[in-house]
Amino acid sequence: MAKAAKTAITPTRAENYPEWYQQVVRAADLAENSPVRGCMVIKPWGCALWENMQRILDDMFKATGHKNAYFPLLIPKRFLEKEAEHVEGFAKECAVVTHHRLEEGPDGGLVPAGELEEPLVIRPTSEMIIGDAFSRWIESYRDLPLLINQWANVVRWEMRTRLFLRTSEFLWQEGHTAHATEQEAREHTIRMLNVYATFARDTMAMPVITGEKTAAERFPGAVETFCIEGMMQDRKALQAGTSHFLGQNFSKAQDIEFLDENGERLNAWTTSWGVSTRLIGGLIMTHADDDGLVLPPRLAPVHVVIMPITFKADDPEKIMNYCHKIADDLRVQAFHGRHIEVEIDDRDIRGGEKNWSWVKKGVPIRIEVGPRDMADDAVFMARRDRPAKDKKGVARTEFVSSITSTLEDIQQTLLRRATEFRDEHTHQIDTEQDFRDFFTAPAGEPTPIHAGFAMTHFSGDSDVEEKIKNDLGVTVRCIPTELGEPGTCPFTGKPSAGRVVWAKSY
RNA sequence: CGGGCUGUAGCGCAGCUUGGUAGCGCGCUUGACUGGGGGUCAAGAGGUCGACGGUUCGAAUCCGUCCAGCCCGACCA
Repeated sequence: MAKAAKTAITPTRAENYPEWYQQVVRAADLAENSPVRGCMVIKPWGCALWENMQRILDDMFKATGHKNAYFPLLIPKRFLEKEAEHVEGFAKECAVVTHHRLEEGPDGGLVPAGELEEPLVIRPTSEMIIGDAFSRWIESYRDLPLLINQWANVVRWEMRTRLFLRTSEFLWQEGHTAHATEQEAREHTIRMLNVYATFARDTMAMPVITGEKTAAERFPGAVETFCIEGMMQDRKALQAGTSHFLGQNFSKAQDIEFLDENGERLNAWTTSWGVSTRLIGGLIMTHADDDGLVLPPRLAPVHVVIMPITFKADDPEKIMNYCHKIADDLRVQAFHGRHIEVEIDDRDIRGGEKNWSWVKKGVPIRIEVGPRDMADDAVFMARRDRPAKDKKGVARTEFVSSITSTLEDIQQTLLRRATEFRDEHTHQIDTEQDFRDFFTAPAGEPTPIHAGFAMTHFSGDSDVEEKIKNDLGVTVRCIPTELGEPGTCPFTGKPSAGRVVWAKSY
């Protein structure tokens, strides 16, 4: 048996996808599990990624007229009780604070004491606490629209957790807006959905489908929920962001009222929308390979890592100076609103180990600079979108002057690959039998690599959706914004306005 | 909350059936050799064997109780 090429990550994606994912998170040093089940420690490299996402998204929110604010972590229990569907949706996964003090117990340990008169809920989302503020901030139509965003952590007591994809505590942003008219609120919901889709595609190089959720998948309390859905490399769908049109449900529950031009008292129309650290999970499962993380340049904390090869040099200092010169020439250049981030890795560890550590972290460009390169006024370059051993010598001046176009080329390559992969595994399906065959794995497949996206007509019957979910574990991921041609639902024979996306999902 | 399993060094595990107070791999420290590649060799640091109780001259090992965690189901950004 031929020996397979050694990969930096074991197992490979094909061998065991879920385990591969965990190993990439570990190898890239993104995060680790915490002492509390379901929570995670986000390590510097993972945090830097999130910071880049935050910065770019925050600019996009500001550009669409939003201001940041911060609302409290703790919410009075009675706030959550105001909106019936909302309560029902979140009650099962709320962490509740009931005491405000610890006292020494009989066995020497600490026991909670000082029971609170009213329990406090750790926010699973902030509609209720922000709605409470909105009801006080909004008096007249002149106060509208009110466009607020907050960066925060939230807690949802999850049964099954995976780093970044589903953790009990996660970081996110939640936008909350109030509008005078239904139409304006609806438009805003879609506007923010499109901001997410643009961010996913242009910054993360992650192609997504925008669409609306079916009733079964809707946010508790929303009138309509929209989402962006991406395809991961195991062909499962990942909901990467949501935008909700809340109608007047929350404004009625919380008295968010204003006086219009005619002096009439009306309820505002509200929206909310969010993306979370789950995006990092999506990034990994879209681009990472069997050698670890692969970062799109626009998000990479470091664009170029320079590894000086000084062991054999007659004059190590000369090589270091040469490296610093290259770094300086790169840093003065800009790439999508940031100067080029360069790291010179002069750690005293073995060359191979050093090189592989940057491969696993997904840095877009690695260069090695030794005596031979310096003599040629060149660098030895490797790109993370190509195999780890695919390296070549490049003249220094050419390398420096083409750096932004090289980074852009990597960015585009990643997007193109991900888009091709998704399209290759998206199929139009017209009969129920074909649909069932599509989602039934061939016997003996070592790990569940799922069929992909099935586009079928659908009449929208929720009992059909329910049955398919039970039979196949497949759900409607969304009703795409681009509906296409009307047709006939293969499950009911009824007419359908357009095709919907079915897939297994995270 | 139902069903299965596991707690021994930072991580991953062996030892338990047939009691005699701990071992392996990785990692870590130091040194040597090496040097466009995650290498080789040597020396070293690190554990009240999940907790409590019982049996015993003696318990990681046998018995009991408890605690914690993991996996599979229902729920989910």
